[in-house]
Amino acid sequence: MSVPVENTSVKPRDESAGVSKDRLRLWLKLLKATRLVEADLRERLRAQHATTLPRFDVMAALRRAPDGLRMTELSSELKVSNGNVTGIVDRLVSEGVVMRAPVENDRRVMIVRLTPKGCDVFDNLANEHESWVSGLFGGVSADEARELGRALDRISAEAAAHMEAIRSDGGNDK
Amino acid sequence: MSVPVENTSVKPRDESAGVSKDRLRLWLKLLKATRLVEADLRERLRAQHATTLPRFDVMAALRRAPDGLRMTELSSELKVSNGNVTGIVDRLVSEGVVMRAPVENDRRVMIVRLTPKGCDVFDNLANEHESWVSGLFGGVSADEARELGRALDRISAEAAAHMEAIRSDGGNDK
DNA sequence: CAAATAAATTTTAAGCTTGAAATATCTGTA
DNA sequence: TACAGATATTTCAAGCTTAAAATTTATTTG
Repeated sequence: MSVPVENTSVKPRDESAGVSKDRLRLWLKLLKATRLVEADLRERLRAQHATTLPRFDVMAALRRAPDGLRMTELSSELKVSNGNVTGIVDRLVSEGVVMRAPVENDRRVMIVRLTPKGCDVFDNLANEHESWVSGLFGGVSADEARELGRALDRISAEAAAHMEAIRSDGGNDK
Repeated sequence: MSVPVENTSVKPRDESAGVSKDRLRLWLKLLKATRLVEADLRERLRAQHATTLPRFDVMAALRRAPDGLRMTELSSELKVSNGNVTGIVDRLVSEGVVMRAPVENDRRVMIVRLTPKGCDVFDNLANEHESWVSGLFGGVSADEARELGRALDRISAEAAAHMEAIRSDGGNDK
């Protein structure tokens, strides 16, 4: 099952092989740039604000939701697992920036929202974060950014489609 | 210390504020695309080959080094911490795809290299990996790829320079 | 030579992440 | 009503990641 290697002449060789290497190189550049930027942002959050990127992401999602979000909404918004969000929210609650509240009529669900202190903390963070990013991306012109954005959207769509195919297919996919 | 918020008229407002938001949006797209592609690759490695991206990365670095690498060379090549590599190599050794060997004249250092089995395993993996990436990046033309690559290089350079500034500066940096 | 310093690696503690199992609660239906 | 299945969340085990401390071995220097 799951089609074995089938090494023989799947690729047209002379042309297609080089293209695939070029695409691999592009992916490695994309990964490198993203990791460097992420590492830089993470380091500034850590050293200057004693927080982390995952916590920032959770707070950002909650900031956009004045009425709070259910745990499940939060994890699907952030595209991470349920259990993951449980842990991060636990820590944010113990820091006093987030609160959990039960909801009427359904004792399974928890609504999570920023505390007033959490809003203040986040707004400060978000300002700094925006200016850090702006600094790091200063070398990219507006035109380039537009084109870059379009290419990235296409890549995201492709990856999302493939993962969706796997999900609904149980993995019997190319 | 570390200059307080200084909200008043640091940004020229009408022009610069929008630019900074645009750059933030570009960063979010970059992050989204990278995470989706990474998640897809990770899932295929997991489901089809019972391995992980970090292990693949370590094996890839070792494949390029026929004479093996020291632990420190490996961690600086991959830009991750020493302790991190220790753990991943431990697991690869227990899988039989990597071996550690002491070196003459300096009993502190360990040389790590792929076993023959490790080379076979990796070469298979690398072929598949390349074709997965090629599929995901199929929607990007060669021209686009070149331009994208240039922009990504600039972003990487900026982030690397900033991190280097922090490193040598102890953090007293913009 | 001995003591201090430096270098290579591992260990540790804490947090992030996942997939899978466990809990608790709700809903539809026989 | 009882109960089978669906939902919401948490718990768990395993692995990745980091920064900092600990260990071991080399090198420098007084």
